[in-house]
Amino acid sequence: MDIISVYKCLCDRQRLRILNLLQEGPLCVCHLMEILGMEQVKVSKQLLFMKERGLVEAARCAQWMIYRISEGANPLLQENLKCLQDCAGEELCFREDLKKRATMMNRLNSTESPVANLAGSTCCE
Amino acid sequence: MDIISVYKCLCDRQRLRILNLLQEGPLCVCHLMEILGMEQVKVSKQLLFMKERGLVEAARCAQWMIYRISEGANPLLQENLKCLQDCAGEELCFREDLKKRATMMNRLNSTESPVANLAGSTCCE
DNA sequence: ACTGCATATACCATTTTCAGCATATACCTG
DNA sequence: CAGGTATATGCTGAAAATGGTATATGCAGT
Repeated sequence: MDIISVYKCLCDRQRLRILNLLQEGPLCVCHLMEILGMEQVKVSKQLLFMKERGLVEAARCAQWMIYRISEGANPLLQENLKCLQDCAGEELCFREDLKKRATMMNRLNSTESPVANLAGSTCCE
Repeated sequence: MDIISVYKCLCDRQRLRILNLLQEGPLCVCHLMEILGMEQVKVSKQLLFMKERGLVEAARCAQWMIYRISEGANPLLQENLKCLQDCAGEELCFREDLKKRATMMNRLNSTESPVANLAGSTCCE
């Protein structure tokens, strides 16, 4: 995973939002869709783009595909994601996405949905 | 200058090499050409790309155009350039470019070429 | 005004990326 | 195996980026 590939992934708002969310922990495609308000095709394609370049990795869990930041991801990626909240400036979506994520997690945990386990990644490990 | 624009500039090797050099101080197009071994058109086009996005700014000095990292550049840019040497991994060109720059500067200073002043940006300010 | 140097721009072809739509695959449940 | 859910892939067209070549512009010296 070379630097250029990392930056190529970071230079699109959709991908940046996805990475921002995954940095907090693994998520399945449908949860990403819900939080981001994006269509399934778009999410899947962007994830593929990043998987091909080694930034994220996927694990199937029943019908779901759980995506996460790759184990051996270039530290450059982590560094950039870390300061995303501060560097985003006028772009509020990154902050809001994390809020939505938190809200969704609470909801899943309280309803004891089986998907909650996926989101918490206690599954398929 | 939004984050996406910064990353769009960082995601190309040629641009990254140019920024890496400019981070050490302003340079004119012909010096960039010499250090990078790139054709004039390519250098000019990449500089234009970055100027349009606010990462670099230019000042004419006689026949030369002196480029530098923009005053109000997003701190994100500086941060990424700072760790470029470490993060580049196998990509040795970034280190080597800086060496070439240093060598060129010495040469210019010793020959008392008028261009040395440009490189040191004591001109057109 | 003419020449040469430094740099920018225009034009064209190629490639990459991106969006939209349709369809396929994998898994689960009954 | 039939039907539903979750996700991936294929196809097409538009937009953006990239490379190559030629030409234009601005400045300095004669």
